[in-house]
Amino acid sequence: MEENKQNNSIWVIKKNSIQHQTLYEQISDSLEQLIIQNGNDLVKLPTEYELAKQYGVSRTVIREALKLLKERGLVSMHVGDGSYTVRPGSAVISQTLERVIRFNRFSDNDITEVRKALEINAAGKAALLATSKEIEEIESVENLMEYNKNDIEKRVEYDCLFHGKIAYASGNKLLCALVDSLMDLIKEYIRIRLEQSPAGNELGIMWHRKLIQSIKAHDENHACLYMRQHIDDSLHQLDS
Amino acid sequence: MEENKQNNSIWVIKKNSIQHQTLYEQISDSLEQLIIQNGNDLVKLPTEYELAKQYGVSRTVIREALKLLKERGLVSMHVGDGSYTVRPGSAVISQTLERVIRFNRFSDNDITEVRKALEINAAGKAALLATSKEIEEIESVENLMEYNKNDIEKRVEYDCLFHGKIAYASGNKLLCALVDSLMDLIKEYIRIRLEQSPAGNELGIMWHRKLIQSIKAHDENHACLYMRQHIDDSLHQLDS
DNA sequence: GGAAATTTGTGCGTATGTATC
DNA sequence: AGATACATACGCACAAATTTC
Repeated sequence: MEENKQNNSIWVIKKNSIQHQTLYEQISDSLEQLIIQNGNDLVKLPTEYELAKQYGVSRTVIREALKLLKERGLVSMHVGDGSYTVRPGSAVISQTLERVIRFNRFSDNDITEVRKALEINAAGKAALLATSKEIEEIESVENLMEYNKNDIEKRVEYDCLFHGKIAYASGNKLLCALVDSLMDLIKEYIRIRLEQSPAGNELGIMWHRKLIQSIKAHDENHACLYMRQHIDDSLHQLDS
Repeated sequence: MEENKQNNSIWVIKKNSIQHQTLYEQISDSLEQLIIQNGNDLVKLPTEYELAKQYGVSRTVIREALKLLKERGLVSMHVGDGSYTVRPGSAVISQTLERVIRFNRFSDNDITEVRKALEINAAGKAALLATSKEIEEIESVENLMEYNKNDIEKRVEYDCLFHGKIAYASGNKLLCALVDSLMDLIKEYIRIRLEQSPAGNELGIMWHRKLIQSIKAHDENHACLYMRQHIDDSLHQLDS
């Protein structure tokens, strides 16, 4: 029954050597193409048994292929229910970044530098492009942050959301995804900073307000400047 | 023989609901911890059979766990040989970014904007921090690019390498990883741009030379300025 | 250079959890 | 609420490929 297995195998030229691509790799790539082409979110996939029949392979192969796609953030699997397509968001980026950063021991300083480069850009673009609705949202998040300024958990959550909303208002979706990822990564770091120097609480609020003012005034230069100083502050607080 | 399967299952509280964590997820997390703690690269893992025996589960579960780690860029598997630990580099970041970008249809414009923010920062830092050895490398890559300026494949390759070397000279490893990833993503885009407007070839070389001069002179402001104009150029060439 | 040992790849059956009627 | 159907989770056996002697 397995003498046609050779037919399922393909050989690809890769880096000056012939290399075998396994079945589950072929099928996960094939499924990824279909999922991307479909584009829609939360589409129920055929059952593993069904897919196995369609591709002419065992369910094991299908399972391993689906596992890869799950890890790539493209599908979710549920026992007794089935598998569904998922739109990969910034979560998979931040998970990947976190792993690479952990493994290669990148410093908080490096992360903050990158964050600064991206967020200064985001603030400037937000000042130019933010709609009144987006500005409203930024303000309301800021109000929530100030209201919860003594509850460190909530304070940090709204702080990150504030920066995320500004990135969103920049209109650049990649910028937004990256900022979200980095904020996710340095949440812990922000929490520690606030616990160590409570004065940073009021200072952060001041910069946030100035930022909102310059975005409202569509003042790109000041938005960039305040964002730079705001993030520089957090770096210096750690040093001291 | 399987009545102790319940013992292997654990239940974790997650997002206000009890959720089952599957065996392969537990084991992949466990193995990831071990790999990260070990830290060293290219360590040979025990065989799947061995791991199965150690964890008291079937080889299928071990395989699925290893598949996850492989997809995370932490291990590589070889038939007839074994599995080895791998240090996740910028490749996994660019793959992840590519997927998210494709699926969410981010524009070339957005990507270039982010690239600009990061690379301007990198150029400025490189001007401040580049060692003479790093400057030498940047120059030699630039010479290779100019020498191969009529071979589009090589020209693009060395172009990307040039930008990568500058990011490396910035001393910020995260910045370097992200720039590498983005260069990987827009290689195709650079190639198309060069084919459409050959004049961009000489223009690019000019900016590269100015960049090298300002880095040599440790002139942060001009390095930033030239990088900004260099990348702006490539955007405008597409528009026209 | 070939045969044996080793290791990963694939196929299939059973157990378990979930949704539905 | 309970029983049944169904889909995924897990375990075992064999095939294929690579290394080693």
